[in-house]
Amino acid sequence: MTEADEDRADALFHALADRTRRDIMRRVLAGEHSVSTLAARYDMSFAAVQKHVAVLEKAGLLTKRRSGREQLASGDVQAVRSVASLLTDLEQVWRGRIARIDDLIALDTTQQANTDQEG
Amino acid sequence: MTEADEDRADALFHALADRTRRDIMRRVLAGEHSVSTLAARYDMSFAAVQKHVAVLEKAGLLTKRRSGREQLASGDVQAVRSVASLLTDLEQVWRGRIARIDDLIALDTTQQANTDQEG
DNA sequence: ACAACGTACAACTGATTGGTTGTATGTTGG
DNA sequence: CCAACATACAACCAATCAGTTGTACGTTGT
Repeated sequence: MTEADEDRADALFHALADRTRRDIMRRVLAGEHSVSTLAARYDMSFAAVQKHVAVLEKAGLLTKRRSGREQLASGDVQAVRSVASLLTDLEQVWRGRIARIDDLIALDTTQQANTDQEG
Repeated sequence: MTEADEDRADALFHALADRTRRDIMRRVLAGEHSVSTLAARYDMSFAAVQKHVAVLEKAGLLTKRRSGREQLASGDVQAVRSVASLLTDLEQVWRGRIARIDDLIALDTTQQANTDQEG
């Protein structure tokens, strides 16, 4: 509803709108991984992967924890669920449309019943 | 899994990563709207809104139907659900992580039980 | 101590995005 | 017929994006 919520939704969907980032999410939801461990899996520079991780972190989809010289990334399943709930909100809008159509049908059959009585 | 699936996921998340487009989705999930009716609601040019509708259409989130000189847009709730299912797939990865942790704990308590027996 | 490792960050590039205006095409109502 | 309407589409612009390379800095193991 609020502006900040829309900003957050923008960030969440944008973060997930990239296959490398979705793949990173799969890995960090499965378990903690250092940025360099992640970077080793992709055919791009370390810095590029680091940027992807930063996008996911800013969106709140993962958190980082220092362990010595490594930065361990871990996926936040609650953030993933919050995106899912944005979609169920959308689906609820659709349910409202169906309910309204049902009401119209109900109203129409009532009118028909009245017409039947009159006839 | 496949390349085409990733392309589709990219398009779906990207389409939803814009507040104007999410708002358009709310309207067209609630009922059919012509492009100009939609455009009237936003503080931007008709062409801009038309582009947003095109992005949503290419992603498969809405369909258009001609009615005389108007183009009526309607939201596709199944496409919205398909995005939600991508997220539950992600959540399943996380559940696997938890299951593995549980296994480790179970293994550990078994070892402790053995140690208790030995002691 | 120091070399190798893991990370952070800045600067740059080409591609894409979200917006604009302008023009062309089809549709409708009087 | 024709004016108003609804749409489509191209060209353009500023901003953002995804990638690169280079540099700097803290950490670790020998």
